[in-house]
Amino acid sequence: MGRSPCCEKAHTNKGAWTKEEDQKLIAYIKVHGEGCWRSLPSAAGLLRCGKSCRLRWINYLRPDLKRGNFTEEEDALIIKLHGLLGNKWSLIAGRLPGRTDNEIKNYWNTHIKRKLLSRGIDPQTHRPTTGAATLTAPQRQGIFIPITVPRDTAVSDSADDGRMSSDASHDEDRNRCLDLDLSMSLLPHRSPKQSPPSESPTTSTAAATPSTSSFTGGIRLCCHLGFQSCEACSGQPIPNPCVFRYFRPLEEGQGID
DNA sequence: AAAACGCCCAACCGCGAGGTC
DNA sequence: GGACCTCGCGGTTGGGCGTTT
Repeated sequence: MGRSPCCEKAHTNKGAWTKEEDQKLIAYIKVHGEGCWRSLPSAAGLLRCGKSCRLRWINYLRPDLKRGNFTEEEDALIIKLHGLLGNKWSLIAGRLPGRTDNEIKNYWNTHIKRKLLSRGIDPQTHRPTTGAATLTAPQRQGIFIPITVPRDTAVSDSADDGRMSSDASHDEDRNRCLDLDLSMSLLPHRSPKQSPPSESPTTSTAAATPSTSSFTGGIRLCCHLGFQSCEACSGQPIPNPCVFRYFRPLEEGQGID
């Protein structure tokens, strides 16, 4: 059928945004909120396509953006999350409040990739570039990589797209450190029919969906991010609410021997 | 001082998913 | 069920800027 262009290219500006354009976009979104990107440019008096406006807002103008250099903790978190999720920059960004997928993607390509390569680690597979193709028994059965990051820069415990709430009730926890342990293990696979409809195939809060249903066979890979405890992969209900699980069913031919 | 080079990052492009008619 | 539309994502590009020669 042929894809329709996202906008009338002949009548739109391209390239760098001017301050005036930024101000128009900010002013419009302040009044009307985000969304309806298709109609936003004309409504806001901008000669841009909606896509361009959305990108500009998300990557540059949003008030909750952090800006500035990445911290060592963010570095480590990005590497761990990339190991789990691959190039799913939006998912990774969802776990880094104030950072955008574009920013993380750029940072990965310009800094972290090089850093990993210099350490002899393949940035795609997260394995040593020389040899070491086979996993040890502990690696096969569960990889446990604890790292510690300040709570403020760590994963969210709510479903608000990964952004931390600044609830005053959490103030006493402000200085508490998060033990961001990532672990992987193999679990019996529950058939899709039995999955709760709300459970995302990528990430979900385990506390919201305790594993009480039966398993019917097969294997699935479970990864979790959480505070201290490591029971997420035991197949038992998880009492700790600050735990994230990433389920990825093994593809055909990926079974264990 | 200026040309060449390399890096960084904002922005663009194409595609897929999901929704609506 | 399929055509069309909108949105969001990941890959890529190119211009600006700092560093090196």
